[in-house]
Amino acid sequence: MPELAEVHYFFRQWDPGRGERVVKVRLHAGKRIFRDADTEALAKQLEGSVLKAGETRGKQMLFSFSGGGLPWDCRGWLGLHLGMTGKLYAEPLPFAGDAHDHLVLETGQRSLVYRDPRLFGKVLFETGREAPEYWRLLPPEVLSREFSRERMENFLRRRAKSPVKAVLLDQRVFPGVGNWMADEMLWQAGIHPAAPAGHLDDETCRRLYLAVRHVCRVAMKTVGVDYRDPPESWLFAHRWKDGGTCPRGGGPLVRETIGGRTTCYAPERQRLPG
DNA sequence: TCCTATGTTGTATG
DNA sequence: ACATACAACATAGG
Repeated sequence: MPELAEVHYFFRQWDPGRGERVVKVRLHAGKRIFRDADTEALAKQLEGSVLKAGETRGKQMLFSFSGGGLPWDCRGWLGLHLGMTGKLYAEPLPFAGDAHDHLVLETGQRSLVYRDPRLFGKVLFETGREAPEYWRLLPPEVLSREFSRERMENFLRRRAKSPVKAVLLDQRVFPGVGNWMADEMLWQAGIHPAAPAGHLDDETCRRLYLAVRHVCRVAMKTVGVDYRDPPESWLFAHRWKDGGTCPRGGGPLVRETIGGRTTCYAPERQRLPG
């Protein structure tokens, strides 16, 4: 489910826990989401600690804690990825927990919950003075200054033969972009999702770049704030139902598998080059 | 019963 | 080493 803006929305759900002390950590050790985490250390070190801060990068989240079972000069760094079905909640006490609530941080005032039925998400835990190295090495955000047209075009050239849809899903260059956002970007830019990434002309690249930034910006201001849908004029509102029509031009929308993912587009507005 | 699902990753192949 | 394609992961809902 969660892409850039959804991730940010769920991230914010833990805001009420900022500054609160974690009195109890409950987790389902052995579940797939903990495959790269030391759950014993996580539970032992976070108990008694205070949730200090957090941030998101693309689809990734990082929360920091201090005190409790942590070394005096270190912070605990809890990295979360929501996978396909992950969500974060803050629940009032008392909170029993759902079968899929695999990580719950109980503060005196509420439960901070990570829920993930399909277990495609991931939990990481490290201690250190600084944020973990993997975090510092994450690529620049699409909405940052470093995300230049040049950066985007270099990458399109490297993946010249791949369908442009598949390239937009690559988190190393388009962090946060997921299936619906990629379709939205291509539809707004008028590019066929199966077009080889290396064969877009200059003007087309320019439109794509603008659409990539525009979709991220508007999604963050709607979905990212209160989970409100993006504008009705977007493909988003029409893409899920069978027999949908293009909100620009009224032609039919089609769905097919491109780049291994279900892809929705308007053939009338999105022509294959050549 | 069968199909689908807003994601990532390991593996096989060129 | 690099690019590309696809199965696999685990569960729920239509």
